[in-house]
Amino acid sequence: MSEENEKRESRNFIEQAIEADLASGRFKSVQTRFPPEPNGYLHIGHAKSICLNFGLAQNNNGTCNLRFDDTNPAKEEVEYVESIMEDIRWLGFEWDSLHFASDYFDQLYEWAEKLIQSGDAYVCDLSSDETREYRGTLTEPGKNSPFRERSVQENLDLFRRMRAGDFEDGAKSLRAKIDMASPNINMRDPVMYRILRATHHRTGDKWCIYPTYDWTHGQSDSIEEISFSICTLEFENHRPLYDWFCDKLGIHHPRQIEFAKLKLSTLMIGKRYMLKLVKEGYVSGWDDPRMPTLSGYRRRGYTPESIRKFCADVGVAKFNSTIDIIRLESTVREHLNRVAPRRMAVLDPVKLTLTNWPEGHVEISEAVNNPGEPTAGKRQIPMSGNLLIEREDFREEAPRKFFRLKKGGAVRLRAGFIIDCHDVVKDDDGNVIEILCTYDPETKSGANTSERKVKGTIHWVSAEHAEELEVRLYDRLFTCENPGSPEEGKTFIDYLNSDSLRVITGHGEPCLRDHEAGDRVQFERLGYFVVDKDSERNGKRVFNRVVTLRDTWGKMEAKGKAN
RNA sequence: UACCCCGUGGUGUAAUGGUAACACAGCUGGUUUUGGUCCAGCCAUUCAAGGUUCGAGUCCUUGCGGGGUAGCCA
Repeated sequence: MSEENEKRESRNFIEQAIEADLASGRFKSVQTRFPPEPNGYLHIGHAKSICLNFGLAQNNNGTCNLRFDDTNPAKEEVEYVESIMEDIRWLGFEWDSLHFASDYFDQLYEWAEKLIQSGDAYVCDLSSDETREYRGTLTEPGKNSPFRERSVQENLDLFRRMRAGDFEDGAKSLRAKIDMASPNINMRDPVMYRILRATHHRTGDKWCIYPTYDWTHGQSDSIEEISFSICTLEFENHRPLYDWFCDKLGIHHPRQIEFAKLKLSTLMIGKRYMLKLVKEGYVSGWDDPRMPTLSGYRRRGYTPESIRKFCADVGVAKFNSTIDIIRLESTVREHLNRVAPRRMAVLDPVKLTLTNWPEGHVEISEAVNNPGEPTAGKRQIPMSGNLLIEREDFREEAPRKFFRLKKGGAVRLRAGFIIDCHDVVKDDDGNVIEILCTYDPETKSGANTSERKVKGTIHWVSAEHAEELEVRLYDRLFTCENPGSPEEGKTFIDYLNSDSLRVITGHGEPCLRDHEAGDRVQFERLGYFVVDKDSERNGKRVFNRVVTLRDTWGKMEAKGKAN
């Protein structure tokens, strides 16, 4: 009983509408669909729609179809169909049935003739420019097409000839006869069919007329017996037309409900923008780890769980909001913190020598894979007297709150010993090239033979055991919050972050060798990383940085609070 | 200057006429062999004005602000 109550708490407006329609008997069950046009790769915005549609079906014991809205052959390709299916599955969803709007072309054609018969549609000879002029403006009514009063017989004949290929592209169109004075422009005799000689990725050259979105979408929903047709806000003004077609045809009438699409700070999601980035080589492809595509996030190392969690967290509403990208990043961190095994890797190395280490001795340390997750087990790490540590973990002169290694100071080596720094070696330019320390044998990690405590712990790697890694440090693609609203005279390209990818050679603990493409780990104190599919191409394991760890120290320093 | 939609902390979402909740961010402090994690605390009277009501973030009116719509794109 308490569980049921918990499930009740807080539903979004769509869930409320569904509940009401189920209760009133308007619909008996919940059937939804995810209807992408196969003209590009899926992005994070689609993830919201996918989670919504599939989620609604799951939570109500309903079904959710995948339907490709492939009514414009000029823009669509099979490559996209395949990637879309792959991405949906990766996100963790499986459709109940797969459809293509193009499967309904025959039915749609039949229904079009029906509307012609009933006097609700006519063939119009106006060009697209003329059609626009006749349509009127936002504030002025349109005027009737001179072809509006053609007889049913003539319309039927003309429409059949349109289909047969008797006319040039764009020479004629089929229009619904509604109201040229309607305050809703979508109702001013919208086009249902255009003549377009283009090879369709599924129907080939069978058709030279193609139905428009408005004449296709609702009817496709109807054929599939969709109950709730969820779409984004810009289709709000199309709903009266959606309803009009269903009513005129007298067919199953789904309910269209609109929600605000996802907008994230610092991101450009929008096919034409992403296409430009890909086509002009600003990124390596649709799956570049900096891209907001699902394939990009997959390669970046984001988990499907965290993307789903994120979509659930941001909620569904009709308000056009912008979500701070930090929320997506922190959702990924939260998940990876729980599941990613810890490893040590040094990305910007400096030599550290233990001057009292027994010559040639190798000590095996045990380290836990995840301190928050005891079941994650342990691993072994070889240690020697020749180490590599992070350059930024050492300073000759350091502010008071610098808890790392300084000359004359001590620090703990993670899963190793406490060391004391007594000297440094510099090159001719005064750069530190080697740090000389002694280790305290009584302080081995876990051995507890000493009461000694130090403030700081740093990561390290044994120089002679280290695995060389190619590490790709990814950062935001754009430097501003909203690259979609550039200043005067600029475009979003001007906001590209020149430092969004840095490739370096890192040195990792030996077991990093055993990880396979797709494996995610935490490099302690640095961030989460995923093994890229490029690994082994040049003999090195390639690690992509998924996201950094929270960096409180970095913030303190930036704010001048280190002293 | 048409029609439609929307206005709750820094950012989002919730509160279904009964006295603003949750998350993220931020700030304090504590724990910690990751400056991670974790824990504790702090951080809004709901765009404005009227109205209905015992009672309004929720309902009504007006105003203001934001978004969408004039493809033979979806």
